[in-house]
Amino acid sequence: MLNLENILTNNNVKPTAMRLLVLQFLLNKKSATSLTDVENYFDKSDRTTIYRTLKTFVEKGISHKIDDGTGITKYALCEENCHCEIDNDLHLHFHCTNCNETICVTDYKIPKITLSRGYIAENINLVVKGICDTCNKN
Amino acid sequence: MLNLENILTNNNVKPTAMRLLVLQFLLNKKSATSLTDVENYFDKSDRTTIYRTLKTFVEKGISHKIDDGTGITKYALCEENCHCEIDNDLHLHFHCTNCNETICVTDYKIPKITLSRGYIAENINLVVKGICDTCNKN
DNA sequence: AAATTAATGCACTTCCGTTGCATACTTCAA
DNA sequence: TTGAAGTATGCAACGGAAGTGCATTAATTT
Repeated sequence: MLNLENILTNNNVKPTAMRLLVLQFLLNKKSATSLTDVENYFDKSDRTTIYRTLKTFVEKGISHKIDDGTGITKYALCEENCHCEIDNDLHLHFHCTNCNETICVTDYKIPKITLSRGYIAENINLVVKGICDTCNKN
Repeated sequence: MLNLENILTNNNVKPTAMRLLVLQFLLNKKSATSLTDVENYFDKSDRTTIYRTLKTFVEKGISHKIDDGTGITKYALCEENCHCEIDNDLHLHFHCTNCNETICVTDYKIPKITLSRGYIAENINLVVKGICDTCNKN
């Protein structure tokens, strides 16, 4: 049983009320979530607390940070066996310019990139922008 | 002869003093440049003017915008035959986490990406972070 | 229960991108 | 050549987002 509390404790994060709520929210949302998204969802919430909650999640490997090129940092829960870095994970992200949602495309594997001699790649960020499934239908 | 003035007039941009200076600066810099970079370089400069200068350059196809994932918009001159979009161009960018410079890797071609049915890709942004050539030596 | 550590909430700062508006400079037509 | 229209510039200010400092509260340990 992988309940909310376990997810936190398994990653050495103490399951406080706020953290459980934020985790729940992230679980329900399929798309990547911004700090403001979370803040708006909870009426009586403090921006800083949520900010630090998300930061903790990223540091402890519960979620990862997404830079989708909108200038707003997004967060998404890691997959079961996610090996993402602290600051970025390695799958493709799709950002819909219509509904403004960003989703993780985990089944797409980023191809190996050969750089010029002397360059060391530590992290790859691949974002495709366009129109998503849902918006395309409407 | 492709002097500074020609670059501007060829792209329907009037060659004002400020624009020539900014263009010169961009030409000399090999790496991608932020608004603040330009601002700091010119002592007696107005942020807004430079901002609008860079914006004009992008709109007229003289330079392109780069989102290197640092959260700070960068600009780089387009290549001779650059077919970049207004908001992004399509080659790989390398961001060095040590010296904080971002460079265009124009010889790397972004591979075709096949998305799930219903998704339309309009733009692709590929950023590799790591240690650059120069920093690696030192 | 006291003391230490961790989490939270509030206020505030900083940074970047952006806009509004008034002034200066060009261009062009009468 | 003058005056009107358009363009560029400079100053001030706004707004959003990330991040910090500090005091308060809650949880843990001894």
